[in-house]
Amino acid sequence: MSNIFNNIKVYIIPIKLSEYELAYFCRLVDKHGLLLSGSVCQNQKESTLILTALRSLSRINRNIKNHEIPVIDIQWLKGCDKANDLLSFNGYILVEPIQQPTLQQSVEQSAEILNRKFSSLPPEKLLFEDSPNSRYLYVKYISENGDSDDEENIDIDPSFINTKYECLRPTPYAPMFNKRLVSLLLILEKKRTFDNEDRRSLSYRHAISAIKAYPREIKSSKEAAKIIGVGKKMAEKIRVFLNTGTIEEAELLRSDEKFRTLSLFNRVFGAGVVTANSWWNLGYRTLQEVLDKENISSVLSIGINLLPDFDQLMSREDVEEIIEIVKKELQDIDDNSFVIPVGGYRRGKEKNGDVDLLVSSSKSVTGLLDQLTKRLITKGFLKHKLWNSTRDSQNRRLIDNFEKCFCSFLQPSTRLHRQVDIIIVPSEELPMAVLGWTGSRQFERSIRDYAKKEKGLSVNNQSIHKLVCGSKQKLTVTSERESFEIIGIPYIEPELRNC
DNA sequence: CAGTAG
DNA sequence: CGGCCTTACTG
DNA sequence: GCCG
Repeated sequence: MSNIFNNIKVYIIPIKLSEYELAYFCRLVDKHGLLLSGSVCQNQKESTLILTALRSLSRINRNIKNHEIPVIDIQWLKGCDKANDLLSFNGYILVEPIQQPTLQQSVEQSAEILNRKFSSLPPEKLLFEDSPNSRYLYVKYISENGDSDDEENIDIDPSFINTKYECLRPTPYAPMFNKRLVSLLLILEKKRTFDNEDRRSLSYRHAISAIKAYPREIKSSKEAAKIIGVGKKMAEKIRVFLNTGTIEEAELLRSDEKFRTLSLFNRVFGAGVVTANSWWNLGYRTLQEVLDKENISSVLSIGINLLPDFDQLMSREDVEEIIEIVKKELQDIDDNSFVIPVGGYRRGKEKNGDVDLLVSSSKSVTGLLDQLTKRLITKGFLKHKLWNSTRDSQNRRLIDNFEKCFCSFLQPSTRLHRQVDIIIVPSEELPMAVLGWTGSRQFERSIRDYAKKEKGLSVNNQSIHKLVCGSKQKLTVTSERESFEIIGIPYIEPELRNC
């Protein structure tokens, strides 16, 4: 059997075809390895192509349910059979697909990202760009007066909450000020991570979080140095930045093939900095090369193959579509259960790389993850389990019903795989799970740091413990807001936890 | 244990 | 100079 | 790399 139609799914409109003709075309489809979908309506949605013998546009349109795929004259199929090759649609297209920026685009981009090579690509864009008319702010105006006050002793903004604990102050996702500086420091932070200098990287993280929350443009390095988290080295970089408009090391990294390749490798689920570095050291420069030449584990292989989809960020509507599906399927299992979206979505992010869902119930949640995932698999939503916890498999943690599953989820409207993290939480642990899974990562780290150092409390995703003479005493928490009170920090809206 | 995940 | 979040799984 |  030839396979010239690999990965194409056709839907044949049965109208105006005799039973004999229909069967004939179905045989052709079968012969060439085309994936045939059966009945009308539902299966058009899963197809990538509609074939018809109809000629009248109005009749065709009445029979199209999926307008995002092309409608092709069924004679094309005969032509392909004769040529024993996949023919172009030229001359056969009856209805052009409506270009929803999903199907066609994602197919092309999928090939692109796996073959992306950075040796000759324009420099990396910055995460936070300035509005063009504020750009002049960054280079000091020296010409007017000779006494360029590089080191002008400006007081720190009095409204800024100057602390080493990020959780004590609100931090927006996108900084209001110092956007370019923040973007450049983020590059340096990442570089330190790739060099396995995670302590230095953490220092950058503290400084970046502080500057993101700083309520005005920084005008001198002395001003910056007063921010807790900005030390000698960081202040010097900021001084250079204020004088030149950039930081050389970061600019070089923006066009550095190794740095950018590591950044790409690191985005694969399951590939951290060590794996990314080892791929580079083995001489790989594209993910396709890794797939072709490296004998990798199945998790990494899935991770690479899913990257083209995971790379397409989700709008809030995309996330909501998935939430509704999970809600609906969950209702049929246990009508006392509910879903709480957390992660970046709860923090108000417009573009999300994954969906984090807490699933809980007023009843027992034992076995809920198993039932839910099985159901989602059966319905064709859940495609791969990337990672999942194995509760009490060794009879180890019977008290803790905390189960989670990181999986790829097929979003119907876009037909893209989305990373969905499902976490089952017993209701008594819900408040701390909401706090812990909302993030950001740095917000959580600082909250735990603060609780331990300043209050003698141990905080995790399940509960708060008071440390009394070496022993631990569990505290009752009834809501997320109450957890802030117990820890003794002001309540911060989820949208302002973007440290 | 190192590596990765949140 | 010590500490830098926390916990679990995989191989 | 920075804080205490």
